[in-house]
This record gives sequence, structure tokens and C-alpha cells, in this order.
Amino acid sequence: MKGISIKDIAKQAGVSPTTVSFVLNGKGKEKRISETVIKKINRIATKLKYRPNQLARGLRTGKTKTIGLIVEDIANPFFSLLAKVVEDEADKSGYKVLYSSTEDNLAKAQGLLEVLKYRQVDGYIITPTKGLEKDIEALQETGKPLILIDRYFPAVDSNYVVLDNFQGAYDAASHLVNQGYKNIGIITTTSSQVQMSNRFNGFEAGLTAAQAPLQKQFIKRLAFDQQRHAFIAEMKKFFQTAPTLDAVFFATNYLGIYGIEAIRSMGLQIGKDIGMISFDDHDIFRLNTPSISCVAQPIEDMGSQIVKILMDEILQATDIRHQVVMAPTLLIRESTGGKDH
Amino acid sequence: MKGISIKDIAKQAGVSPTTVSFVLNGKGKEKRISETVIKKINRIATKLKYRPNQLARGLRTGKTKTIGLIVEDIANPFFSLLAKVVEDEADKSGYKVLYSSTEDNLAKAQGLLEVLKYRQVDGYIITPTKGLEKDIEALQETGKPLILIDRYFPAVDSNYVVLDNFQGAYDAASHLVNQGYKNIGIITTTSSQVQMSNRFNGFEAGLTAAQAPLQKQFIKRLAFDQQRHAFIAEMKKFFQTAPTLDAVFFATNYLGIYGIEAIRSMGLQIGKDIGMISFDDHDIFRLNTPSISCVAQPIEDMGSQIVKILMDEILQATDIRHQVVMAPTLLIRESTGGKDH
DNA sequence: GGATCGGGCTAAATCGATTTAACTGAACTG
DNA sequence: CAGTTCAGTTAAATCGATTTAGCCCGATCC
Repeated sequence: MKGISIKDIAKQAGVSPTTVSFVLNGKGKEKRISETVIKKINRIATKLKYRPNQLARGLRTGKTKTIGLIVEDIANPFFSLLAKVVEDEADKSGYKVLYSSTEDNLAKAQGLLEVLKYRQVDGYIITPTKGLEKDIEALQETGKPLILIDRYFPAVDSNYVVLDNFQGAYDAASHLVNQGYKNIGIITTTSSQVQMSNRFNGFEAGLTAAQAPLQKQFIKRLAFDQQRHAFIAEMKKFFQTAPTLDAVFFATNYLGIYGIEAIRSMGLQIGKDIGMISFDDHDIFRLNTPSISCVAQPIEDMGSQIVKILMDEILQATDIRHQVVMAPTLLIRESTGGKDH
Repeated sequence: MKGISIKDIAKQAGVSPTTVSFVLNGKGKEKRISETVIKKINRIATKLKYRPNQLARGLRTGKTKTIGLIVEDIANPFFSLLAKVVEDEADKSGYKVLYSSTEDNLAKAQGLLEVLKYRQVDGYIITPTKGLEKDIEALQETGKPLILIDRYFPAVDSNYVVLDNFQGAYDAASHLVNQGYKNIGIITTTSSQVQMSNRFNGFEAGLTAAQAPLQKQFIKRLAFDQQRHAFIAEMKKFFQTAPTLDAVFFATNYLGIYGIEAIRSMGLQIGKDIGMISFDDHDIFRLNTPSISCVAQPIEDMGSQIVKILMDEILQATDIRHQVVMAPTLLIRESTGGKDH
């Protein structure tokens, strides 16, 4: 009932455990084990369905064939799809994934890093929270590969894979202007994290480049730790204080979702009365009536890049930093049809 | 850079590693270690921030403080929310979670079980695929606790936590009848798994009880391994061949989502021209215009039950089977407003 | 005063692999 | 023919914890 160990194979083959270990790790040739013995051991191993005990191996080698995935919220479709891709890709290399959500809470993130550290994961994929700089730097000191996703710290020299948030927001702004909207606003979060400030800056730059500079009264920043109703109420208040507003850019998918509700509850028609475009795609945006334009992230592609980089680093540590900025895709749908439609 | 081991503590405290182990495992009293030494060891352990090496411990004890979570698709909101709850709850007991998706593929599921087995997880949470009976039984033989979710095998005596699918579908049927719909149909999958057949049977029973027996021409079964467009095309064909149909029950959330698209593309008005209700809630159902009625599962509650049962079994194996059937909630929204609205 | 008991602690085995250092015997060298 | 080389293999240490089986010593018993 226990499990087949290297000793069992050794016994059956009439050789020592050492020899078995060499052979099963493909070091037979190198260690000058005879062809006969190599074949014999391999045959017995497959016959007994030998599976090395990962704990024993890990204890000795320090490698667990496990990676840690820290996301902001696994129930958010962006992260859950990413988690799926990551798991799939990692599996191909024989790695398993331990996941956790930070809820964007610093203390929780720090706790997770510590747990993963003493669980001795071989690499980390981390969606950092604000204030995690020091911990990330400390983690890098340990020599385990690490890669930040979705956002990064400009002041920390680390691997990362992120979207070109500036470009995505810039494209969204240009698109709104092209569609004939005049008074264009933005609803974003109060977060100062790099992905959010890039979206804001990209949006502002896009409007400016199109000769339609962003006006102060068309900017709304919302704290992210609110209840759904609070979001919607605040948005309605904003729309009322800026009645000339005719298009809005929502800086995250959940803001966009609340935005649909807010606009609808005011009796306005999306697209016609007020244009809207959101960052991040979502099933809802595709299926809503009218469908909602958005800046989509290449999640599958990101996931495989992330794992590829991590695997490369696990196999062979380098001093090269992998800093990947991926291109967003503007998905044009009905919500930005223009006022004249 | 290595990490603090029990030996380091022993050295500092001037005692043997054995004593340290006893104390840190709370067996100080039992093993008659003096108060003085116990305090000293504890003090040193916290000072050095000692964290036991899980691999070493696991190797010796056979426990890894890790559980395996096998879902059908982690990117499906039902499972990703469940995954979140499971991780949260497991974390409270110091357990970490390894996850994987089966894609409802038997071979993949079998592979996952094997990997998790030789990774020596302490317990399994499994969404079984069709044909996995033997593997589940074999796994039970190993003595590790296991709990099936979302569906189970009537022929296998195992733990499970599932929804009362029969009741949920029964309620949906009754509701449609109450709302005045006359020609009520069902769109379900070709799957013969218990959760699906219960939904079908519950729906049929609900209609029969309301004196509106289900008619053959109002039943449509779709293979689940199709592309989105194929689903929608098949649904449209079905609606065309059954023009008198005035309400439909969709047996899963993704069928419901495709259903919205299909109905919409035929130019019909949901609720008025044709009523609809779906199994499982989804953001889309809440936000759609009109909003879609559904049979919702108590996901948070399920998740904590699942982990609770598993933890109990890990701590103390019993022969009692935990078989939990949870009550669904009928969420009445606009899509079943009735024809006269 | 020798045997018994129990409190306080530890040596050593163990889990299952990896890895270093070395051993054996045959062949070759000079 | 002693010394070196090399192919083929293995004993033993190691990773860091847990756990069994005792050891030692002073107090108590008869």
C-alpha cells in the first residue's frame, strides 16, 4: 500500500539503490552503468510503475516542482482564465501550481509569500499589492525565480509581464474621439499602482493628441473597497454633476460593469446618449445589449509567456531581466457607435 | 540563507533536536519536558522565526498539508468562486491547494489523480468526469479522504457535496407554469451524469405536477463539446421547429448564455415572447436586459462545507459517509415575467 | 542498601531520494 | 610484474523533521 521506492527496484534488479537512482535520472551513461543494467532497471521501473517520491527528492535537492501563483482574486475572470493557462502550461513541464488571492491586501500578500517560501516553491508568479516592494526584493535575494504580472514596481528591477496599459487607454481615447464624442470622461480607481496610472496617462495623452484635452470635471476616481451599490451611487452622482458628458472610459472591467448598471438606471442609452468603453474584456461586455467596446488583454498569450519565462529561469538562473509589455487589442462594439447612430 | 532548522534551535538552547521537536509539536508536557526548557525553546523558536520544513516533515509523517482540487474548468465562474472559497477555508487550517481542470476529459482526470497521489496530497476535492468510478474507488482504498463535488456516482459509496438539482429544476418548472407560460421546453446536454439527469427529471416532474406535462418536441439535447456558434445555430433550429414554445429552461449557465444570444438573434423578446430561466447564476444573468431568472447554488456555503468535511476526515478518518445535498435558491428576475407583461 | 519508579531528556532509526567518495577487478603500461 | 587506468558499481552521508526505545539519576520502598 505504501508505494514503490527505489529500494524495491534495486532489490528486484539485484543492484544498489545508487545505481537505480543514476539510471532513472538519465545519468546511466555518464556514470558508466552498463547497457544491460540500464535496460533492466528501466524495465523493472515501468513494470512497477515507479513514481519518485517528490517529498524525498525535494528534501534532498531543494526543488519541489511546484510554483506559487498569487493573484488579486481568483474569482475575477481575468485571473481565473490566467490561472487556467498557467496551470496548463506548467503541467506540460511537470509542475503543479499552488494558488492564492491577495484581495489586494498587503498583509495577506506578505503572508502568502512567506508560506510559499517555506513550502519551497521553485518559482513565483505574483500580482503585487501596493507596498510589496521590499518583500519582492527580499524574495529575489533568495535566488528563486519570480515574475510579476498585471503590474510591476518601476523602482524594483524584476521580471514582469504586463499589458501596455498606456497604449490600451490611448487607443480607447482615440477611438472615442473618432466616433464623434466631444465631452469624454474617465472613471478610474484611486489606486496609485503603475497599471492604473498608466491607463490614466495613456487616456489623457490620447485625448490630448486628438485635440480634445481631458477636462477636470470629467474625471472621477473611486476607492476600490466599496460595495456594489456605493459604486453605482457614486457614478450616478458623477454623471449628474457632469451632464454634458457624452462618453466615458472605465479603467477596469468591474468599473465597466457597474457603469452599465449606473447608466442604465439613469435611463440613458449606452452608445447613443453616452458612449462607453472599458478596460478588460468580459462575457458581459460581449453579450450586453448594446455590446460594450473594450481594451482586451491577450490572456492566453500572457499566461504562456509567463510560464515560459519562469521555467527558463528555474532551469537556468540568469541575470537577464525579462520585462515583457504586451500589446492590447481594441474591441470595437456597439457601445461606442457614436451619437448620430 | 538556508533556513532555520530544528538543529539550530537545539544548539542555541543546549538541548537535543528531539527535545525541540517534542516541544514545538506541543508534546512538551506529555513527554515530561520541564517548564523551563519548554519556555526557552519556544522563545528561541520565535526569535529565529523557525518554520518547519514541510518536505522533511511530510517525508516522515506522510502528511503534506496540501489538498488537491480538481474542477471541470477553473475559468468557469462557478468553479473559480468555489476555488476561492476552498482556498480561503483551507488556508485557515494551514493547508494549501493544488488545482487542476479536467475539461471533463476522463484521461486528463485520471492523470491528475495520479499526479496528486504521488504528490501525496492529504485529501481530494474532485469534480468527477464520466467513467471515473473505478479510479475513485481505487483512490478510496488508499485511505486518503476524498469528496466529490457538483456531481457524484450513485453506484459509488463516497463523500459528496452537491446541489439538489432535482429540486432546483422542479422549482424552475413550477415557476414557469405559475407565470402563465403554456408550452414549456428544456435545453440540456447529452450528458448522462447524475447532476444533469436530476435536472431533467426534476423539471419534468415539476411540469407534470403542475398539470403541464413535458412534450417531446420541446426537449433539446446538445453535445457539450461544440463551438459557441454551433450551440447557437442548433438552438435557433430548435426554436424554429417548435414555434409554439413560449418558455425554456436551460440546464446549465453556459447553455443559458448561448440561449440569450440565440433568442436575441431571432428577434424575439425574452420574457415577453419567450420566457427563460437558467440553472446556475452568472453576472450576465443579473445584468442582462432583461435580467435572467435562475436557479442559484449556494457556492460559498458549499465551499466551506466541503473543506470542513475534508478537514474533519483528514484529522480523523471515519467510516461515516458525508453526503450533503444543498438547497438551491430560485432567483426570480425579468426573464420570467410572463407573456402578459 | 538493593530494587523500583518516574521525571527529564536524548541517541539513533526512519522517511526516500540524491550525491560524493571510493572500491573492485581487469586491462594496459613501461 | 608493480603501477596506473578505467569501466562498473556501491557504501554512506545528507536533506530536516518525527518517533521509538532507552539512558541516567535521584527519590522512594521494604
